[in-house]
Amino acid sequence: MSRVTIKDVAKEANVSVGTVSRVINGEKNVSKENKQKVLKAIETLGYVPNTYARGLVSGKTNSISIVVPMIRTDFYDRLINSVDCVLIENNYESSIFPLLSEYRLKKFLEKSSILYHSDGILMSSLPVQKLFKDGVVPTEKPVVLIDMESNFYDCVYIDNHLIGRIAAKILLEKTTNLYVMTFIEPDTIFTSGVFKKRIEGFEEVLKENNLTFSSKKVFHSELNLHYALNEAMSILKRIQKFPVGFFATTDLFGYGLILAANNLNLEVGKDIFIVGVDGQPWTEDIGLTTIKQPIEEMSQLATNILLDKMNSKFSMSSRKSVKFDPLVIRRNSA
Amino acid sequence: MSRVTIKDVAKEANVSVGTVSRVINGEKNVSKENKQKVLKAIETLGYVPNTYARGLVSGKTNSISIVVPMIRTDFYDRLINSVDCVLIENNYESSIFPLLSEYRLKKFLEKSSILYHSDGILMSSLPVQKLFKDGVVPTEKPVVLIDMESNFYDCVYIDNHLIGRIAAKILLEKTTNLYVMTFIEPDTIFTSGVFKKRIEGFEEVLKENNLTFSSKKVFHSELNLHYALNEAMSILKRIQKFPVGFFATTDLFGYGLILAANNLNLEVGKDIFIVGVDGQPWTEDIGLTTIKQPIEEMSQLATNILLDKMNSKFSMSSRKSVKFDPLVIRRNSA
DNA sequence: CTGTTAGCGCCTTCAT
DNA sequence: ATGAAGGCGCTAACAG
Repeated sequence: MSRVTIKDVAKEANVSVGTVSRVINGEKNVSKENKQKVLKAIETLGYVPNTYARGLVSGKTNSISIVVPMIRTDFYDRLINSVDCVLIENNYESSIFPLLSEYRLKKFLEKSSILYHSDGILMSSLPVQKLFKDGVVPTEKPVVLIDMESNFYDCVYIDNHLIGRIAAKILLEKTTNLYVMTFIEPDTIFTSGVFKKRIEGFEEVLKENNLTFSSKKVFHSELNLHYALNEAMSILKRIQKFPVGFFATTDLFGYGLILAANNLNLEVGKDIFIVGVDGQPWTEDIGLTTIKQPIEEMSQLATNILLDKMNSKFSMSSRKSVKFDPLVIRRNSA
Repeated sequence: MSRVTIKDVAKEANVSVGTVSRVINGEKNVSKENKQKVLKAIETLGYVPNTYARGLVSGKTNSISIVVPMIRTDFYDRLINSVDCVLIENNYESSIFPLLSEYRLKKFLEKSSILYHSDGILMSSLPVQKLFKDGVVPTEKPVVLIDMESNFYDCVYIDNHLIGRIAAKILLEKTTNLYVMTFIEPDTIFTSGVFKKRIEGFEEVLKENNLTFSSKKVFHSELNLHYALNEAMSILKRIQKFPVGFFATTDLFGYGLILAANNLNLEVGKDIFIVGVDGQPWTEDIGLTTIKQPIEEMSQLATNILLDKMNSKFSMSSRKSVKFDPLVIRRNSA
C-alpha cells in the first residue's frame, strides 16, 4: 500500500486536505499559488490517490470492463484495440473479461464480481438474454452491447441476416448452384447465433428467387483453417456440377475453400465463386470477396455511447440502438 | 450503487454490524443461530458487500491481474484458463490486461493504474527489466512472472535455449540439411526474446557438431497461419536438396510447413522433417513432432506461488525461481 | 460469542 | 479561495 495520503500532501504543502483534493480533481477554485505548492508536494512525496477510498465516496474508477466470449480471434483483437483508442483520449483504462468458462459466468452473475467494479460495461457478441437472469446484467452501471441486438440495452450491431442476403445476391449474379459452409454453434447459453442468422438471410433470398435450398447443401467446419481445408477438399471432391457458388459464413472458410480449389485445379472466380464474411485484412492477399463488419467503427461508437452514459449525471438519456450496414468488398472470388 | 449496507443487514437480523461482518468473511466465531439470521437477512435484502469499502480497510479484492503481451494465441489462451482453474478453487477472480500498445504501457507505468487494484499480479512473457523503470513493477503487491526469468521476482519459466538444443538434436537424427522458421520479434521493449533464445540453442548444437549454419537458413513469418503457409510455400519451392529438416520455433509454423509440404507433394517424415514448439493439442491431428512447454503446470504453479505470497502476512517468504523442463512429443514429422 | 467503536483515504458540504 | 468536519461501508481491535 502506498503509505502517503492526502493528509501528508496537505502537511507538506501547508494547505488543507480540501485544497489538495480540489487540485487532484482539477477544480478551478484554487489559487495558482496553492496549486503549485500542492503539485510540488505530490511530486516530492510520490503521492498516489487511493482508488478504494475514492471509489467508496465517489463510485468512480476511470475504467471500464470489456466482456467478450473469447479472446483469440482477429475479431476481438480488433475490437479491443478500437475501444482502447477511444479510451485513451478520455483517460480511461479497460480490464478485459473473457467469458471462458461456466465458472466465470457464475462469477459474473454475482453483483459482487470485479467485472462490475468499473464505471461501465462493454459487452460483445454475448446473448445477454440467455446468459443473465431475466436478461439483466446484475449491475446499476451503464452497459452497452456490441455485435448484439437488444431491446433493453444500448447496442451497436450489424444485421447478420442482411449479410446472408447480400452474400446470396452476389453469388446469384454468378450461378444458382449454391452451397454454404458454416460453423455450427453448439446451442449453449454462450452462443449468440450469428451464423444461423446469416444462413437464414441467405436462404431467404434464394426462396425469393424461387430456388429450392436444402439443408444438404449446408456443410460445416470448425473454426480453424486445418479443419476448414480438410472439409473444403472433401466437399469439392463430391461436387459434380460446376460452376458452383459458396457462402462462407466467415472468411476462414473462404480461405479453406480457396486453398482446396487451388489444390483441385479449380479456378476461383470461374469454376467456383466464394463470398466470405468479416473483411479480414488477409482476404485481400487471397482475393476473397468478403462482407465486412465495420468492427472498428462499431467499437468506437459503442465506447463513446458508454462514456456518454457514464458521464451524464441524469440517467434519463434515451436508449440508443445503432445498426451498421455491412460493407461489401469485391475481389476476384465472386 | 447498491443501497443496502451492512448496517441494514444488521438491523434486519437484529445483530450488530460486527456479527454481520464476521458472517460475510466466514469467520467461525458466530453462533449458528445468528449466522442463519444474518444469511437470511442478506438474502431478503439482496445485500452485496461494497468492494471499495472493503478494499479501503483491508486492501483485499479477492482478485488478481494477469498481464500478457497479447491475447490471440493458443499459448495465452491456455495460460489464462489454467490460472483460472487455480483461482476457482480459491474463490478468486482475474482481470486480464493485454499490453497491446505503448499507451497501455504508459498507463501500467503509473502506480494508479487499475492493473494494481488487485491483490497480486501475474505477468507472462514480458521483459520486466526493459518495460519498467529500474526493472521494478510499480506496486507493493506481490508479482510473479511466468515464462520469463528474473533475479528479482518470483518466476516460473522454461529454458528456451534448451528447447532449441533439443530440436536440433532431434532433427540431426534425420538430416544435417537444416533450416529454421521463426518469428522475428521487433526489438522493442515489449519483446521478451524467447524466439531468439530458441534459435541460439539450436545453432549451438549445430556448432558442437561442426556444422556451419548461416543466417540465410533462417526464414521468418508472422504469427498467423495464413502468413506461415505462404512463407512455407515460398521457402520449400526454393529448396533444392532433400531431405530437409525444419525447426519451427512455434507449432504454428510447423503447421504451415506441413500444409505447404502436402501442397507440394513432399512427404512429411521422409522428404521433410519438422520439429515445432509448444505442444499445442492440434499438433496431434497433423502429426507434428513438438517440444511442449508445460504451460498448464507452469501457470498453475505460478498462480499458487502468487496466492501464497498474497496470503502470507509476513512478506519474508523467499523468492522462488522454478525452471521447467521441456517435454518432447514425437510424432511422424520427425 | 457478541456489540461497540475507531479509523481506512477521500470527497463534499458548510462555514468562513 | 480555503479549512473544518462529517460521513462513504467496512473491518478489526477491544471490551465484555
